[in-house]
Amino acid sequence: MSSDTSSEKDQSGFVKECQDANKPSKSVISDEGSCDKSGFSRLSSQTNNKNCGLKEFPHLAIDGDAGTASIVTSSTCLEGFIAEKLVDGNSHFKVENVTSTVNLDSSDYPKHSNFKLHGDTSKGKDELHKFEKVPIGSGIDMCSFEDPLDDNPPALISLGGNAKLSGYNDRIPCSLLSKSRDNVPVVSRDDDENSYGCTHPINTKTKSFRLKTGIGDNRISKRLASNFQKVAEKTKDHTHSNNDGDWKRTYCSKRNCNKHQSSQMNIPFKKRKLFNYRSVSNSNELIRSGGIYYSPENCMNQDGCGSPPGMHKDPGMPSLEACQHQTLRSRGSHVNLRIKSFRVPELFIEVPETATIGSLKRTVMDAVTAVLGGELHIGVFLQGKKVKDDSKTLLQTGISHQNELDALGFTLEPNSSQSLPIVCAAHSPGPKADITQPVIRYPSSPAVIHQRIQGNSDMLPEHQVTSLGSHFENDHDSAPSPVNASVEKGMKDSKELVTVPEMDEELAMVPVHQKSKRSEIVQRRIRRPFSVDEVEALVQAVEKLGTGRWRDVKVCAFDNAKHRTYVDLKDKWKTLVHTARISPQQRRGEPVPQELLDRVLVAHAYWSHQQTKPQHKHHPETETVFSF
DNA sequence: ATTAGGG
DNA sequence: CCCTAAT
Repeated sequence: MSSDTSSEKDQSGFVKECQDANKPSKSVISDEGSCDKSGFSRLSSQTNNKNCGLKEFPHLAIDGDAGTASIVTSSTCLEGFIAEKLVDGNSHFKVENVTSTVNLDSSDYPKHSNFKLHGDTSKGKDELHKFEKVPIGSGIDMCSFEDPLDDNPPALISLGGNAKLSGYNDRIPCSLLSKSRDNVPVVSRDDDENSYGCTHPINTKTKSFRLKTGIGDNRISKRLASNFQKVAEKTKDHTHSNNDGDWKRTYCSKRNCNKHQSSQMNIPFKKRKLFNYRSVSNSNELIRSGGIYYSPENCMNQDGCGSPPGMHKDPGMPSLEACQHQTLRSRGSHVNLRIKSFRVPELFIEVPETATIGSLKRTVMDAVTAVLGGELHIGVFLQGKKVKDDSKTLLQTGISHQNELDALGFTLEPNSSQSLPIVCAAHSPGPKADITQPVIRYPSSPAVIHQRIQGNSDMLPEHQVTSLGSHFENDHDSAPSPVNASVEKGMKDSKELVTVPEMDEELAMVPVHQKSKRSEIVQRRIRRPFSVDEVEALVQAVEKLGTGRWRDVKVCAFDNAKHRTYVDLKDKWKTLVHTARISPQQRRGEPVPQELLDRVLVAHAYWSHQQTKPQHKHHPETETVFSF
């Protein structure tokens, strides 16, 4: 009923500028001063700034392609995840405690840039949630920005509790591989902070965020790969000088690195050990292997060994083995396990060299959150094999036996195609610490990156890293990964020790196509609470346009906020009306000024009335209500 | 593609 | 926010 009502609305008198949104071109509408009245002009801030810093970084490898630099993090470690798990006879795992240990170890890797994620309380609530709810959340070390040109150890990126990414990148020697043709950060998204419009030079269409699995788009936003990339048998010409030559070099060097990296693998913790990394490539899939480590110290230091209910502490127990022995002795008791950290797979980031540090931060943030986002499942490995039967008790499985315990490992398995499998690095310190934990699934979202790499001939399948679910270009709208929800959820799941139906190491490697099905599943967009400014804009637009013209409202007031669809606006209005009607005590989230809520009610009442009796001419008095 | 509403 | 039905 709104199709031809432009004239009617005109008559209302207060629909001045945006009244004919239906017909006028967008530009006309958006240019209307009234729309900017509430400060919207600033909403359309550009994401791309001119201040660029990347190009100044050493070790930057850029291909002639364009202006995008790619940063590859060979692996990401979620350090500081110190969760103690108490296992009872029923195989129920509980995360007893999660401490926040931010571990930033960059000293060893002077050549690499460091990024640190730290909390920023000033951030929007939603934003904060991304990490505050991440169980692993307290601290995350993203290790290694591997330099493709040399085998330097990776730098560490420490991700602290919440949201904001601050980077001190004196240098970003990481692997900067290629540039995209448009100088657009591949991994970019609307900035949450300014939810309004970051105008992305590319792909402004909202619908584009529905990623298609791998269809030729050269701009791959993110690339995630395991740092344990299989050393492909076929080492084809890595020296090709095609656009992806850099990539190839990177991968090649990476391969070499793997062998040496094991010892320095972003594992700040002394006792940590990484065992053989083995990866198997199954057609398109990249498979990784991670080590498992077990921290004996924790046993001691944290009274984990002795404290658990049902266990009598033995102060004299100096090692894990001791603990385990004890466990053995007290059958039917508890098994104390401590997972010290989870390693996140390699991250591939591509940003234009003209990208600002800020965008780089966001990019890294996106990559990290993307990894952490999505549902996570826990996989349990014993002796390198995955334990699938959830019903078995630890005792039955043999986890209570010391020798078995030594080979016990966990993996974080991203459920959605979007996230990468996070390798849980947990190994037992025992003398037999040579167990390899094959990383399970590889999120095969055959994203663009895939295409690109493939297109570049030489890339080995293993190196066809999957992107973070989708290239960010198309993912702007859903860019910020739903870390909080996802991770939170994942943790819940982890408590239950969800076992994925996969078996042998070999089987554990899920072929891409299989996962691709999953990748098709559209992920729920992250929640992005409306800011007061947005509400203000919405209210004003609705006052002008009415409640039945969401498309116009969108164009008028949120044309630059690509992540806000007219449906979103409609929904928001719905909630606003509801919010305005309930008592302030019942309201949640960022409080909306009462003044705005009042306007919401007035506007809503007004337009409802108009709808009821559209034939009726507007009374001059009603206009006064909206005169501002 | 939009709009309206329920979930 | 998502999903669907109806336009």
